Amino acid sequence: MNNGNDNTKPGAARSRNFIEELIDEDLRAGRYEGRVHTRFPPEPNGYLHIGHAKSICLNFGLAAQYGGQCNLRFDDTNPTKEEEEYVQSIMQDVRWLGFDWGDRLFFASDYFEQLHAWAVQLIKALKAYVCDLTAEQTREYRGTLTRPGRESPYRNRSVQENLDLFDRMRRGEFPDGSRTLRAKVDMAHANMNMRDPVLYRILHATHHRTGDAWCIYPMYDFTHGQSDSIERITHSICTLEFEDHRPLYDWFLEQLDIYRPRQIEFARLDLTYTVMSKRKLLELVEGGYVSGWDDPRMPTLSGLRRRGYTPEAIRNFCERIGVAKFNSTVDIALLEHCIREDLNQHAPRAMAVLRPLKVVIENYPEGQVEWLDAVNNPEEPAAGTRKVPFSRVLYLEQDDFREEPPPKYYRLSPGREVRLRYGYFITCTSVVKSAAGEVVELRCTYDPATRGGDAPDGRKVKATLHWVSAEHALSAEARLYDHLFSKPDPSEVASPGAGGADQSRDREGAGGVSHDATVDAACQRQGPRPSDGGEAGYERATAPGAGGSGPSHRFQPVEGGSGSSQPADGAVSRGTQASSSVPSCLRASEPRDYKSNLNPHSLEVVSTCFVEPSLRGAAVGSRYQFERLGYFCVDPDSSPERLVFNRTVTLKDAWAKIEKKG
RNA sequence: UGGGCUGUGGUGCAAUCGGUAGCACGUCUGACUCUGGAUCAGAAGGUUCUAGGUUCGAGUCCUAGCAGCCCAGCCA
Repeated sequence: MNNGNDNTKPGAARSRNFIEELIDEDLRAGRYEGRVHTRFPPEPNGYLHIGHAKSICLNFGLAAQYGGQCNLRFDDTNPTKEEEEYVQSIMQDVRWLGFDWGDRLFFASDYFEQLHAWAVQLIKALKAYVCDLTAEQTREYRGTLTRPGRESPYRNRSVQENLDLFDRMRRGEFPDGSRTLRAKVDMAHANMNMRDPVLYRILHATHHRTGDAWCIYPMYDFTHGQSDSIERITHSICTLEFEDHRPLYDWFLEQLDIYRPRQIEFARLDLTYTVMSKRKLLELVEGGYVSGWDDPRMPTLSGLRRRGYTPEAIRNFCERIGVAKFNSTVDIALLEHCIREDLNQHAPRAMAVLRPLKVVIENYPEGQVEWLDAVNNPEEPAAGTRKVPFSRVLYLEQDDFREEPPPKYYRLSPGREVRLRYGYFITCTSVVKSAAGEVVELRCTYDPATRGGDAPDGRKVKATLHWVSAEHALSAEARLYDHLFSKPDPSEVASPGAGGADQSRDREGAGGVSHDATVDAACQRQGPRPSDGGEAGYERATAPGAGGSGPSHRFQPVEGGSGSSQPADGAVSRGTQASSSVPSCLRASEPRDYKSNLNPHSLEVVSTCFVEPSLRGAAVGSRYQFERLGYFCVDPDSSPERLVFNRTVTLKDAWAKIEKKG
């Protein structure tokens, strides 16, 4: 099910998306011997993100749905950008998402010899030639979108000469960039891809799998289609930008007279409040705006995993967003809805106080401790109960007390009675303030008759608060995340005149010959072009292993604390304010770009939290609902002595809405 | 003034391939509640890009426009 229609009607067949309709059509027509065989073809040049998850779910999902198979194939044709680390991370992420490629793990590099033979075949058929034009000349000869190109002066070399030259290219006789092997198609073709595209380039680079066996490497266009053909893929599902390449792939397959899969293009995923382009993600990592590829604010699968997202939630999300050919942007609220839905069902509850306010129950016996029963998961009775300690001194959430309660605020305030979850009814009798006049401690009384949370006399309270026993609580750190960007569309830069660098990048192309906008030129110095990459392709990270630990980024967390009441005992620690060094690519040019929309409040570190003692020893990666606060996941930065929690997502907060409206 | 693709409530998708626009998220009400969570009930919100045309009937077909996205890497 991947769209809302009929989703909730049991028994009703859900409508099929356009890809399924095309497949059904093929099946009905008896094509491909009734097989459905797909593949997920990433380039190992970076980490997978949720946009890839859409493609993975689609390809593996379709295969499963039609009783077919799905391969995992790495399109590793560019040794200068690819690394083994990425291969490993990609396999881990696909597995984590819940998919199994069985024994069908392939690499385009395994086909290099075959691809080379096919190149030779084309040369012999006078369909390919060795070209001595430089990169710049090649670009000039190619023409423009509205003007045909000119034929290369090397276009009509003899088969013999081409064979000889191509062979010497392979032997390493020529330096990088000195020659290419190009297809002989049509320099006047309206489709730029058909204007004698490059098939092979000289690259004296070590490949992560083939080592130094080759110094010429096939281009993606000369590799992808044939790889699908070799693997007998029936349906090559890819993203929209490859529609223009389909005629070329078909041309190759036809010239070579080999098996031809059917390519179907769909729109890639875009999400509000984040960026999906690998170039930008890489920039955030390298610029220190985030702690690494797995920073919990990143839309990467490793980031989402660390944040506490479950594979189930992500898969469900991918089903709900549907598949179409229209470039659209999904509201990140849907992703958040999916993870809440999953975690509400499965995450055990616990009590934790993020910003502690000390409370003394004056009529509660000194030294007494009661272990009260608490429900582990109201959505899952089988999860049972646990004991939580209650004592004279507790911590409450600072937000749960207001000396002067506004209308509709029905938590604790002087003279008011509320319930402590699974505990007692308490009434606030007085307030202790610091010299500065801030509330530092509350004095309350409890009603012994309300043990467990029920009043025998039927008395009602408006609020139930979470709490923690001061003596028994474990101290912990919480990292509270918000959207990475403060605007739904991060590329929307309100920079007048010159226009945002980001915009200029997005707009260029139609008529602009200057492909390198100043800012991008500055930003891409280390290599990457300002492109968003292919269906799986993204510029690689120069520093594999950049995935850091902890929020030690230049893009600073906002200070902790609500700014209202002062924590008792200095309870709330402030996020460390590190020096904010400006990334080089920003220094190089003034124009603002998407990075100026980074949300300064995307991370708030609260280092003196208290959690109930049952959480002692919680495993890294385990998820909990901290009652009334949200879902949290134990971060790898945790140590046996001190837990660190990432807030995956907050609970829906009706009060926050009321308060916001004023 | 090259080529390819796409336009349905705020957002993402549907509409049995001509039969009178539906689902989800979001938003707003109300009920219930030992999480202001969850759950339940309900509401608002669409000239289906525009203009013509065919038809008893058009989101679906035809014509002409308009708008958006992609393509000029020896990236994928």
